Amino acid sequence: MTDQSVINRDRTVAERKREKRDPQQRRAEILAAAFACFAERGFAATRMEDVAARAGIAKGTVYLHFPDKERLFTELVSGIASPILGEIDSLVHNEAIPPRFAVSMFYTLFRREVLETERRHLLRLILAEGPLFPAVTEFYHREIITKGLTVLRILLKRAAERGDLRNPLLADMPQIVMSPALLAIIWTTLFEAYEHLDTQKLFDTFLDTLFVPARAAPEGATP
Amino acid sequence: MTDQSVINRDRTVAERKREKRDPQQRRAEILAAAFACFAERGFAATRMEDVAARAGIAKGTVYLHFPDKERLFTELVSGIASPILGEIDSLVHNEAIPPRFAVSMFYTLFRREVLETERRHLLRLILAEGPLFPAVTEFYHREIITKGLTVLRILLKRAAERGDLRNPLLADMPQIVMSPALLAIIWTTLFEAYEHLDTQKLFDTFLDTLFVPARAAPEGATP
DNA sequence: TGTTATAATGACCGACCAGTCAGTCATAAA
DNA sequence: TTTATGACTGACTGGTCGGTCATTATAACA
Repeated sequence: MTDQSVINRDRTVAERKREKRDPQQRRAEILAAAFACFAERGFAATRMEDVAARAGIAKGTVYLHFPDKERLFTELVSGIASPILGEIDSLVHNEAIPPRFAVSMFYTLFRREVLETERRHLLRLILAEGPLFPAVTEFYHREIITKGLTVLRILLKRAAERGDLRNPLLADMPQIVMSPALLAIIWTTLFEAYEHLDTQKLFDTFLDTLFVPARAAPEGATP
Repeated sequence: MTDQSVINRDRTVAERKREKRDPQQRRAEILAAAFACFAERGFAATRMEDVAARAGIAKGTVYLHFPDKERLFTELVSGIASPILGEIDSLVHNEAIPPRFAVSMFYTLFRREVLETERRHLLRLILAEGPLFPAVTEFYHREIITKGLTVLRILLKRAAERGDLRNPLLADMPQIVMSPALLAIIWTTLFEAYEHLDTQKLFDTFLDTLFVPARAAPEGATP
């Protein structure tokens, strides 16, 4: 017993890997783990140890990459939404795309990229925890909502000028186009267990409500 | 100053009252305080001591009326919504009321009784904390959502038969009528600080989108 | 192989808080 | 006036969890 390290030497099977990683990769792993935890239980109920365990590392390691729990959360929610944006406003720049089709694509994109993925939990998270994190809310309003509304406003104006809208005043209320998407998020994350919502049908019905019925020749509105 | 109330009268400023109350009244006071706290900070961030302080009593007293924090919360959110329901389905039983007017009243009621009161925070609370309290979510789906949708379905069917709907298929998707209300809740509790939303205009525009334009004589749909 | 730099660990600390309970006192009954 | 009641109080407990840091393992390099 001359060597003092003996105390630590005879570790059991449960030994941890203590693997070193590329910092970027480690960071991404932590974010992925945090995403799963926060989406599952919310901000308050998620423990840093849960996140660490899920990432397969020790709690202290998390703090090598993020200063505190709040920053972990805010960086997570700020980082996820951005990729979607790009696709959205490519819809508006191509003027050849009929407005109705563009809005329809908007819904399709939303279904495929948000509703039908784990991202939907994240969106609900922002709604849920928003008031406790004004910075996050402000970010989302500025980066997502404002940009989305701008795109929709342009599309709706174009549609109104072509006589495609059943109610031309819609161009002044782009929020209305967003509302079924919001409903779909809430419903699928809250009530789906009790009553199924057919989101495809929801969006289709809504589109038929916003736009005048399709026509063989979209040019001549009045015969 | 001859009566015994003197003992209670000239207490020093910092002194607590230790006032006895009718249990029902005390209970109501606690619920009111809890409402304010939960609405302001959410479930997790609210301390039982905050609730007690707001009600002007000691923490222990809260536990004389509610077994634990969770029950305080669930009894609170379950108890508040019920009163509104009555008014809603009185709208559907009077067949003389034109459907459009009934839906319009639905929105007006929603604005006056929810959006423009503190109740709006409660509704957001349910959206936010829902997943952590399945019992509450289930209750709301059963008591509020289902009943609301049933009423709307009847109204929309009636409207479709009269030819009032721009898209008759709406009768099969009453959720669509609810969606702007949901948007209004989220917006006013989350984004209002950054960008004002004119909810009156929102609902008016939406009504004009759902229903065919008003006519001098609502009877004859076809001239 | 020995040395150094640093990523990783997890025991530990202290703040926080839900829930408890022994004691207090306003009130009402005797 | 005395006694009994129970609503009310708030210090306390037990447990939880965010965040720290001395120690240890690993990689890179000499």
